[in-house]
Amino acid sequence: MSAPKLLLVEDDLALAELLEYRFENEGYEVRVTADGDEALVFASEDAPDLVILDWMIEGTSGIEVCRRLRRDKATAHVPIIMLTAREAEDDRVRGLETGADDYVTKPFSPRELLARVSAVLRRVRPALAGETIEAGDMKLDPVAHRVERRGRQLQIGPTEYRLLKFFMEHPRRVFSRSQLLDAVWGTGSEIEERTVDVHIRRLRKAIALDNSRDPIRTVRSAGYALEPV
Amino acid sequence: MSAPKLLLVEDDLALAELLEYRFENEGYEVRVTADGDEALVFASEDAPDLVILDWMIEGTSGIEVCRRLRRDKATAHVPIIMLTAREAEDDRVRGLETGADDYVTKPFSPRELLARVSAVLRRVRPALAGETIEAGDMKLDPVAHRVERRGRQLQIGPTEYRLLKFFMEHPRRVFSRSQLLDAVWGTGSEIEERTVDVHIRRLRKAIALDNSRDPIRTVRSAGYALEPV
DNA sequence: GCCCCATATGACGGAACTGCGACAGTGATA
DNA sequence: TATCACTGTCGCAGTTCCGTCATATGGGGC
Repeated sequence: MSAPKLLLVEDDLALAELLEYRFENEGYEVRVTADGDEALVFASEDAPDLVILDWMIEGTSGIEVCRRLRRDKATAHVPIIMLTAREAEDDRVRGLETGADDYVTKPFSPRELLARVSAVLRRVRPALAGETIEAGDMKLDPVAHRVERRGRQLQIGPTEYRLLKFFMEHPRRVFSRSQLLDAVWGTGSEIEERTVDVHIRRLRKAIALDNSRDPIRTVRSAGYALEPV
Repeated sequence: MSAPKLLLVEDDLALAELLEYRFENEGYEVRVTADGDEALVFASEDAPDLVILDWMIEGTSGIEVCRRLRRDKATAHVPIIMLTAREAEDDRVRGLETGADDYVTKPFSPRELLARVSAVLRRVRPALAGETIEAGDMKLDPVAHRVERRGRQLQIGPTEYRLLKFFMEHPRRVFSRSQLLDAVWGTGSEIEERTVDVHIRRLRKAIALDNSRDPIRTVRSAGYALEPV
């Protein structure tokens, strides 16, 4: 369900297979292609959580794939790890310049790549690394898609779940309604800002227990924030 | 809202677009232009919090833009980061001489530039980098939208919050009523100057504690200033 | 001490904002 | 088909907040 989705762009078939096997073993969902254009199609079809991109591929070059991923709003924020040959210092510079988040030089051990992937995911979105997030007396398990408070399991709808997850990933921080719309509903959603209020109310109701303080703070004229108890 | 506003002056369109995405992703508000004269217009229209300035642009040169920004009182204090070619050591020297705050040599990674921007903002206006600002016995957390004094939480309304934040960013300095109107209410607000007095009173009341000195100083026929205890 | 002028204070009507209940539309399920 | 859970929107009510005014207070020059 919430296994992190990787897109692997690699034209060395043996290496690609090896990595696919290793990553799937670690609980990732992997999609592989050797072709740059196909990579872009895959990425726009079903946005991956992270892209592993070989710099030297046939068709559209790595650098071009990287640039186009960044240009498309839907994939602009997807982290990219690039694979480069050791000598190609120049590529590395251009890679980072184009917006790659990290790079690994060939030859590398699959373990090293696994570690990098895990590190980048943890930095970008902790929940994707498969870790449960805790905030005060609440615990959210992104893998099982479950939320509990004080050991009690909460019944919670899809939107409220995403909303709560986002709040728990950034506790204490105040978000405006439009920021929440971008983060939870997706950028460019054309939804009334007041609708956020309604879901906040639904979320409050869903996480309420007997004699428990409401952990969601309303900041007048600014937005909402989660205050862990 | 409180997203730092950047003005990016860059005539390499691909690079400009890339940076725009990255910075917007990080929560900045970005305005882009390739033209030096237009940059000056933008800057005077809506003062940015920081300017990223390519040294080699068409029209009015980077150095000239920098100099004029410094000359105009409204933008004299805005920090400037310049982008230079690696070889152009000469430019770097002249840039710093002209008043740039930092420079980044091409080629660079977006991450590096992000780090520089964040560092400069932290130095110049900590609240913009999301850091808590302290003044005397008061502490303001712009991310959580909270103010405390001597460890005690203060209850404070939206306008008083903005007013206090502005004062805490510029302690000990005296501001006239019209300066405060520009800074806190926004330029072009058509509000009676006397109204400032009222909000000053409300702010004083909001931050008052038992047996604590009033940290806001009234400067007769000049304005108000915050005197940290 | 007295007067003038800038500031402080209290009050008030209206605007802005949030919480709440309700409702229709949608898609999934049985 | 009927049911159910979920979503987005609306209008209303309660509350807070805002800008303005009239009036009181106080400091400084004479």
